[in-house]
Amino acid sequence: MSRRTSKTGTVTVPRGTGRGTAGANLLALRSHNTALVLDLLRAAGTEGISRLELAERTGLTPQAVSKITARVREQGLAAEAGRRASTGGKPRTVLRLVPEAGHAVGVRIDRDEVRTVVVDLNGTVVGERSRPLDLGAGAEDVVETVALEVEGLLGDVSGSLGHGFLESLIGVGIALPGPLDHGRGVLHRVTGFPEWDGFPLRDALARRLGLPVVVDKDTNAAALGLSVAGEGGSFAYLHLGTGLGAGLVIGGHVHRGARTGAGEFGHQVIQLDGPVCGCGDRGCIEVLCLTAVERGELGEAARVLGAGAANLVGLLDIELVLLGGRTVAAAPEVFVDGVSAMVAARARREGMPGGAVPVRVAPGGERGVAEGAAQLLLAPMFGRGDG
Amino acid sequence: MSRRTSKTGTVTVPRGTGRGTAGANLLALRSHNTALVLDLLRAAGTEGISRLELAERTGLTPQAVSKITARVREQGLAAEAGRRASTGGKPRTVLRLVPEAGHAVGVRIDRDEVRTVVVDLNGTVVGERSRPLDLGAGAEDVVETVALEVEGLLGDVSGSLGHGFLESLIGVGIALPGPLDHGRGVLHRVTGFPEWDGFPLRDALARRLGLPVVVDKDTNAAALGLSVAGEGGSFAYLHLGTGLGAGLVIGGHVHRGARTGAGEFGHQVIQLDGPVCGCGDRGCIEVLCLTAVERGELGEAARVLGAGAANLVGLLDIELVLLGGRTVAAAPEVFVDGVSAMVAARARREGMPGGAVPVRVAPGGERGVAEGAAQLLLAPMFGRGDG
DNA sequence: CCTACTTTCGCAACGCTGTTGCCGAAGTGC
DNA sequence: GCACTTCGGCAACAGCGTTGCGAAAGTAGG
Repeated sequence: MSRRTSKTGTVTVPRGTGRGTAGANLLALRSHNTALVLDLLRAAGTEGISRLELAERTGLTPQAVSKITARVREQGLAAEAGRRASTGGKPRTVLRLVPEAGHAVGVRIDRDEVRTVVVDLNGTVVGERSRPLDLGAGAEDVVETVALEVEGLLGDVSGSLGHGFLESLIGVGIALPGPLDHGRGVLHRVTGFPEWDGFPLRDALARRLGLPVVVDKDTNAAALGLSVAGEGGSFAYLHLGTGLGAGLVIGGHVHRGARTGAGEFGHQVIQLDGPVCGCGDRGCIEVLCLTAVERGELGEAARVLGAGAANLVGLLDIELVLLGGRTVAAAPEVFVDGVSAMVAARARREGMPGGAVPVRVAPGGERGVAEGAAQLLLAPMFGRGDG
Repeated sequence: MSRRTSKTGTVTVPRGTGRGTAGANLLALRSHNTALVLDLLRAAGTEGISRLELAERTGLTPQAVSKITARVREQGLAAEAGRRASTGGKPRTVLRLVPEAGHAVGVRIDRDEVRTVVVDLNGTVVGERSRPLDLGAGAEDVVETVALEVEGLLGDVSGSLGHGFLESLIGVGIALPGPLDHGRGVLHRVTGFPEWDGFPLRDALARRLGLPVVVDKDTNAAALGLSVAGEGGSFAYLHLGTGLGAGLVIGGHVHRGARTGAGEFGHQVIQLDGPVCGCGDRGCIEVLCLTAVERGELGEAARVLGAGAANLVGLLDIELVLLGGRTVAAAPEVFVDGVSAMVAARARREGMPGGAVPVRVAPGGERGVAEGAAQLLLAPMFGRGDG
């Protein structure tokens, strides 16, 4: 019973040298449509979805969907699961993702802690652990600590799941703060720890673990996790914790920009010649917001955050703003109301049809970043990779 | 000699109902690859490009490129044009776009003027005219005026080109300021002229002219024109004239957002509780920048503009900032230097590898918007449409 | 229970895509 | 003049989604 045969998840798209979008061949076509179907299967969750519904949603013919689902079932990624009620004829057969067919590890590296999760294809957490971490201990020590943590968790989960769990492993996703190169998996720097400058984290961990590794900013991972969890097509995730950053999802894809630098929300200047920020500039949202929090003026902090959010909504015309991070979690209503008010005021002034963009607290909480990191590995399989 | 046979340019992609990305069939595959090849042919301009180069750039096999180019040549869209120097074997045959195979009309409607151009597939302007316009004359009068202007220009060009020019016409692109719905071609409102609220400009003009019509914001049209002209993959076009707006190009595609609202740059707040803007908010870039211009403090205007540009660069991690509009044209060095300084300062503080994002004056000048409007019709043919 | 009807879904043939193997065409270099 | 290199078309091919059709599996009515 071969599950997850070779080509699924690793789209073999021909890549042109340098710039210029890539041409598509039949393999790419198949990968694309298969990923689409898998994505809909995942979104359907335990409820499942029928072939004809898949056909309607994708625009493919029912026959094409049948062929695709047959292949996917043969690979063990999906299975039939009951039937719908009849509407006067043969009832539709419900298909469901087989979550155990694939697993990914997600790691969140923070300044003082590392949290590791294992999720299945549905994104359900099947294993979790965490421990303190000292980023200042040096790159090699941290890599070793993280590797041991991952291996420990894999051992635990393997013990409880057994039966080819290790073979179902797709890889490890790492989320951490600070600027980095997502494409090459290299950290630019970690604030306060110059020894990390330019460290090739992805390759170091991949070599040590013998697994594919993907590295991304924590806000991007969180945004990806929220996107997978079903949070619409275009939204911004604003994270307010020790710092202030954003993850942007545009059209179902995480927008990282050419150098993984997108989402630099905290140092958006909204107060020209304002108070000096840690970055050296003046009037950044981060310094205004965080000093207001320190002074206990949460309403003012929310107002400042809301001004930045309104700027962002106007620039990108996104459909939703999600708030997260420890500071928000401490007083969710204050921030949601404050940001909402600013965004709504802008919408009212501009008279956009459809009204103001909704503002909510991001579900998932602190574990969301690690889960999103795991999704970095699952994303290509469901057509959410990069492009 | 049938040029531009049915399916080219009108990609018949199956569309799923509602959300959910669309599945792709063989027709979509062919359209995609054909568009890719046509885009490269266009980019190659009069210099041309060989089949093997096309294969390298697209990642397709040489044989696939041969088939595609054969089809394209049969349709009259491309032709052979000389050969390269030999490198020890048979020299490569150079292919070139046949610009006369397709034409599009571009119209820029401004508060006091309408400017109309006709461009060929290369984007070369083959006809142009303009006349004063009073937006307050009412929607129907303006539609009639624009229609007459288009028909007049088509008559002129048809006289000079003759030979199936009218058959080569693809459609008419309209660029105008103010919020609108690009997808449905409906204006939301035109500042100062309430009678335009909700006017279905696209359908009205399409019915009147009997040609396909596409409507977009002027800044988006300008950005599209710049993108086609070869200005990189991700950039922002900032237009400073009677107002202040932006057009965003991300990954070679104009980013309009869900409601064509993206690029609302002018009402980005960068001075909390600052001076009141016409929009009702306080401290918008537009009011700060334009009042500085009025006071003759161009350096300050450039600094304000630069602060907003730096915010934008940080949020989206774009690769280039282009400046345009009458105010910029009046003192280009001041604005380029001022904005450059702000963007560079931000880049230095963040220590992004690759250095600061370049800032330049957008080429093309005032005619660029109308040319970009024409590109709205050509874009789908070259794979630059929406998605 | 049987028949008629509706609806789902797979089999088989098909058209079309890009791919592969091969060979002629068109140059260079000795 | 010959060997070699490189380009690019012809033909056969595998694989994609599509179409036509029929079996399977229900409901509705007698």
